[in-house]
Amino acid sequence: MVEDDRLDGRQRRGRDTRAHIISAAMEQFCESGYRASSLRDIAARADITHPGVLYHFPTKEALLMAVLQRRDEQGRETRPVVGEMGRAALASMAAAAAHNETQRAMVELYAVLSAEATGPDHPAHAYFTERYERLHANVLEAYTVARDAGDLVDDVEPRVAAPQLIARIITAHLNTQLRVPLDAF
Amino acid sequence: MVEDDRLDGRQRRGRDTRAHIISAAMEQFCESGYRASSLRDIAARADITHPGVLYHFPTKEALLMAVLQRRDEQGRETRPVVGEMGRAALASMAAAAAHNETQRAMVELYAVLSAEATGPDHPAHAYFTERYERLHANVLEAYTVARDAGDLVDDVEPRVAAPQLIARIITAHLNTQLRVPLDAF
DNA sequence: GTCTATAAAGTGATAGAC
DNA sequence: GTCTATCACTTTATAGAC
Repeated sequence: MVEDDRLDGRQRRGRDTRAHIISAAMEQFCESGYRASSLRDIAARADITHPGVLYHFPTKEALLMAVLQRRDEQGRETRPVVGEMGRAALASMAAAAAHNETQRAMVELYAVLSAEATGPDHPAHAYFTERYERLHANVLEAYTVARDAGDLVDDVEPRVAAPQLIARIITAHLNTQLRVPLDAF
Repeated sequence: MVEDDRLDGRQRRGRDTRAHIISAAMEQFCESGYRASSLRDIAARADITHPGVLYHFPTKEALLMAVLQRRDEQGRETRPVVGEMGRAALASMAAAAAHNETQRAMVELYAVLSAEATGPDHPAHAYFTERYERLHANVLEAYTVARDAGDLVDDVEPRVAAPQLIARIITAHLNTQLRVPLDAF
């Protein structure tokens, strides 16, 4: 639940209701996905009414984007620095993956949302498509540089290895953290 | 799209509207998940109205179950036979995984639904939970029998290897088949 | 900045004609 | 077996009071 830091009963929180709404939305999207989460559900979690939410975020979609954006900001410090090369870039991706392990709620949210965003009409579709393409490009480049520097075992082909690395990290984390593991059978 | 086998314009299909509705629902659930798919969307795909759908399936939930059930029937022949042991059981799981590759739509549906069904109140939650538990138990037993028969490399621990195998198969397929790969970053 | 009240549209489901 | 019409409910979003 969203921790409750209002000073007393009447004057709710002097500052950042906004941050509380984002936390509440994160939890709700996590549990039910984006479409199945109503503004009323989210508002209730943040202890306000739904027009209260819409004062801070013009639309439900804007709220979703704010949630994704917060996650981007939180993850920034552990993300590989642009310009980092080969072996070093691969190493810092491993560090980022380890960091994700401590963020169960966010990983869950991403799992639910990225599956839901499979449809091209979903508000987060572009977000996830771009994100994956960028990630893939980065990993691919890191592998390529690492190979050219002689850091890779001989028969590792960057174009094959990149999606494999991404897939491995995704699985390892999702299936230890989801309440119901993703199931392809 | 659902193939269109009505004889001509007026008398729609002599038989199985039911099967067509299931196909249409499968496509729709695939694209948008369960909750975001309306009976009207599904009905339009099957070229009827939404009360027409509800004549064949009493509720939307019953329709979901019919979709999942069809998938169970289709997959039955490639599923490991009960009583198959160790190495043989592991081998037939590999065969089942290969078969899944030819069923892009179903795999996509499962990916979307199982993520959505993470919440305990989702109609398919129990379905996926039970399914995963049964799958895990089977794989675990197969590994255990294989080890006792001396078929495994020494330090392979069944209790560790089973979820790893499941995870690997899931990832490999999901991320080559989904329009937007699952993303944990 | 948050509320009550409400609008406009969509939802699953039912009743009854044909 | 499929339709039209409709019900009761929920949704996102807006208007206006405080």
